Amino acid sequence: MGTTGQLSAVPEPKYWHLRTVLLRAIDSEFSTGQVLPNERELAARFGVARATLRQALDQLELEGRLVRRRGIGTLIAAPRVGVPVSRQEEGWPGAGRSQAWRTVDCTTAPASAQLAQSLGIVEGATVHTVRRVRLVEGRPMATESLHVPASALPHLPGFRAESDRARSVLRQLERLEVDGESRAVELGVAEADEAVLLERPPGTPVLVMTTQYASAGRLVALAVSTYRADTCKLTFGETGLVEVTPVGAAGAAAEVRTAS
Amino acid sequence: MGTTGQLSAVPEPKYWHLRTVLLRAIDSEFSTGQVLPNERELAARFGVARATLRQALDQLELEGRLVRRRGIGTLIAAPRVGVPVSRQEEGWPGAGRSQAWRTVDCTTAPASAQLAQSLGIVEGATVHTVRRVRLVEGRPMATESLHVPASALPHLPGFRAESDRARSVLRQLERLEVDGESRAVELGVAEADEAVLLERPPGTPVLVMTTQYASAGRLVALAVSTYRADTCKLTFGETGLVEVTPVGAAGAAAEVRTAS
DNA sequence: CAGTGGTCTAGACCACCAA
DNA sequence: TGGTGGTCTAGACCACTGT
Repeated sequence: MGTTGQLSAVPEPKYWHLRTVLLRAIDSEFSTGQVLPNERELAARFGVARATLRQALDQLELEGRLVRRRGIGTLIAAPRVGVPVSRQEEGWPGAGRSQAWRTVDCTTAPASAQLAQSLGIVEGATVHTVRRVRLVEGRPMATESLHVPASALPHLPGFRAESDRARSVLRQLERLEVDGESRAVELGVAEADEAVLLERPPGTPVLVMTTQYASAGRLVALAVSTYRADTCKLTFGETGLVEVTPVGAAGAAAEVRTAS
Repeated sequence: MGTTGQLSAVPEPKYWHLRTVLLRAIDSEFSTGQVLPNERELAARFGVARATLRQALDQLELEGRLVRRRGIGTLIAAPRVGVPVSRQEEGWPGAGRSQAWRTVDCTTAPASAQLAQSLGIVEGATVHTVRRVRLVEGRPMATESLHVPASALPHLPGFRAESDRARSVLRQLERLEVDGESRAVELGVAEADEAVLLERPPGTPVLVMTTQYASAGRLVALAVSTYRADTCKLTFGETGLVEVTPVGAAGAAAEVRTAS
């Protein structure tokens, strides 16, 4: 049934069909944390090569339905965590109640051409950069680079201990009245540094959020955050309203079971 | 340099190294629309199996840097398009100036359990569903399912021609005063229907945006939109502010060239 | 038709983890 | 040490595009 008839229908790729079968099985017969049969066995059971099976698992992992751990197995993933992203809710990078930020380091350096353009300042102007990790339930969910032109923080106290720099910058930022935010969200992958901070291998898909903060008509900060796409759902709630649950998922299917 | 010393360092996977090399080449030596050498030749040039090369290309495609067309070749992708997503800017699904929506169909049916819960209504209650495609520069960029409980539109005129239904629903919606929006963005993949509307193969990564619209304290609509992750960058701008350009990209590298 | 990317196979070896 | 997922190979065939 559907839009494609039986004749002249292009055969659906095996891996896509597999993904659908596995997805139904996951929805109906497995629950969070359970481990699937290993790849070699699943491949044999479905009569395909391991590479083909893995292609199906890759899809499901991208969708956040599976988690694969080397040496352990393939597990059913927990539903994605809704992560609030708004200054009101999570506060200035560090000020919110959730308080789930951990500062990694803080540097002060001249702006590259790229960064200067993004901040609307001249190349080479001094910029403070605070690098941080956002923790949710103790696990790293996002990294963030917060770039602040030195000119936006005229009252920054002089040099202090390395670990104090970040605190000073953030404290000064909180005193500014932010009257405008401009956001963008797109798909990216974690490069070397980010991957380490997120405790994931390089190439892990992430949601990249770029936020410009304006105060008194001037750009005072640029935040570039990368959220783990497999486990995060970015929420821009103004009001809590009603719980949102995914529209979709259905049916049932046998075929996959721990035992044979 | 970094946290891992030279000793005991795990060798970087070939495909990841390849991706880095190719990325540098793309940034420095190619421009939008140019075609790369074909996969078999690139694989030979780098001394790897075609499958390994393809793994690197998969990454770059996920990052929106490459577009692969069967029968044609692998092309350098255009920078992602910034797509404004806010009721003020793009209007009620259909009312904005950009006016880039094309209605696919409109159905009126009892709500499934899932949908009912998301809308905060009882299962089986009547819901209008408008399915549409968002066009940017003439190309389909997103699909959307707009669910509206019939109870939210008391003044909907009676049955009309099929093609008029969607228009009526949208027109009635515009008359409501929306006093709250709650958004969520996460990663997903295009299933059969969506894939067709987006003119992409199934499994294509998409940014799924779920929006709840409230009026007078009640949920009046639920929009589920899927944006092509390869070509779209979702923007939630309040004010235009300054142009945002990606922070990153660099260097140069030879090795890849059309001729040998 | 020749050339391209897309799918699939069968097998090998490696890195990691738990017992 | 045995089992798991991660990487890589060499080759085959298919589906699509242009000429």
